[in-house]
Amino acid sequence: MAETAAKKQPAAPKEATGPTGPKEPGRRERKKAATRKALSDAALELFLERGFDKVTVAQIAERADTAVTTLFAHFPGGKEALILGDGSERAASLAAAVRERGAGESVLDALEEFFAGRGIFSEDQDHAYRKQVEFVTSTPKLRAYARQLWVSCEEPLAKVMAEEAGRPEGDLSLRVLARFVLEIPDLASLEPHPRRALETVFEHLRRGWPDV
Amino acid sequence: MAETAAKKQPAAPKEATGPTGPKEPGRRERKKAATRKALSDAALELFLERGFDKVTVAQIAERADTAVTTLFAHFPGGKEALILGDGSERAASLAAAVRERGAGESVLDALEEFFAGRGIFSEDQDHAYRKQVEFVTSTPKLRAYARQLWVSCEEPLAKVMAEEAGRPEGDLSLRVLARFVLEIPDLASLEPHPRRALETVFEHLRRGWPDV
DNA sequence: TACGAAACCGCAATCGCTACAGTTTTGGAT
DNA sequence: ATCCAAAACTGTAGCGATTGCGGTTTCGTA
Repeated sequence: MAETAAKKQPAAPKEATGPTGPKEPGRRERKKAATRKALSDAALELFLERGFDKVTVAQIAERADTAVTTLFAHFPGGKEALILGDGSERAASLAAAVRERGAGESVLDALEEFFAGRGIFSEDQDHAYRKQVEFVTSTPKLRAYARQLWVSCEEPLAKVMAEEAGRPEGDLSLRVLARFVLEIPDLASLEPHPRRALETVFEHLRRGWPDV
Repeated sequence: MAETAAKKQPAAPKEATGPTGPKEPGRRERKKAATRKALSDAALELFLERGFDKVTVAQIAERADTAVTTLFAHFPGGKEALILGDGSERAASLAAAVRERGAGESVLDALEEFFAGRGIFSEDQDHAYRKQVEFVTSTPKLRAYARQLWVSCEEPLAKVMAEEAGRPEGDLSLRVLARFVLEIPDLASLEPHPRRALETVFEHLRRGWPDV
């Protein structure tokens, strides 16, 4: 489970690190991952069948053959988290994209590039995934949750940008920029051509923050 | 009850339009308004006493001496609507501020001015009101709801801006600008000096959208 | 004054979510 | 091989928001 990312492993099972490589989850972790997957799979199926609001957590747990309490143990974020996860890696990958950008590349260029390779913006993608994305954007509660996942990266993103731009950590102007950038996925998800929207927004942002 | 604003009055009671002026609500409307006020007053009191999450709708209805169902009849928006209303006039006043701006004034100037005179941004205000605003911004659920009220003005605002700027109604660039503008209250509510934040953001927006 | 609509009321039910207490499984220590 | 503590899972109970429903009261008006 790639949850909070920064939590101390409980004496990480030392399983005989044999020829299989240095990372073999061990039965316990494997089973846990299996139930987790069973839950989110069941959720996705049911949601696509009947629509988000027409499915109860009880039904999801039912189909996944688990108790409702188990569902919430795995997804404290509730129904929407079953599909969208908890976004625990977003902030990190976002920060990485900025920090490890190509030499001479601006921070905004790096961010545009980062988004361009993701979800709605990426051109090619397999059918099932596209359908899922479309489902999310057409379900208000899910869109709202997805947006929140992005916006919760505001602080981290603002911080990296401040570092990279050599400005004080709490810099207001950069916090605003971070927010605007993170608003893009939600903003663009409504557009018929998200990719174009992405480009348009970044054009304006570059003009507005010429030195970032 | 200044609700949806654009709803046909049910054969508006024709009460003897005497010397009292052309608009006397009539007993029924008066009572309705009274219960509504009783409800939101009760809610505000209880919220400030115990905190938003520590108050149940039952308790609010109780203190207002109404049934719970009545509460929901008046505030379909739920608990948060008890304090923040349903924002039914926001879009209109926003549009008006843009449309009726001073001659030679830019759309963005008008918007900055509009916000400058409101809630968090306005310097002077009576104590109780300030306390309420602070309460809202410090309660996540209320902040989220308040933000949503602003963002739901996106379409209308984008539309007026398009008209004023002589651009096609669906103009992407302006829709983005509308969103960013409407994000400001939420963004600034976190800042120690919201007014400064307001100015800073508009500086960037003017640079980013030079011809608006 | 009588009628119909509007506002209110109380009740039952659904649904998301949490708390609890008990059971099973697993990994590692002895 | 054996044992123990933590982790994962389970069912039950319960809280609180929200909705639907049928019935009652209160108004405004014809």
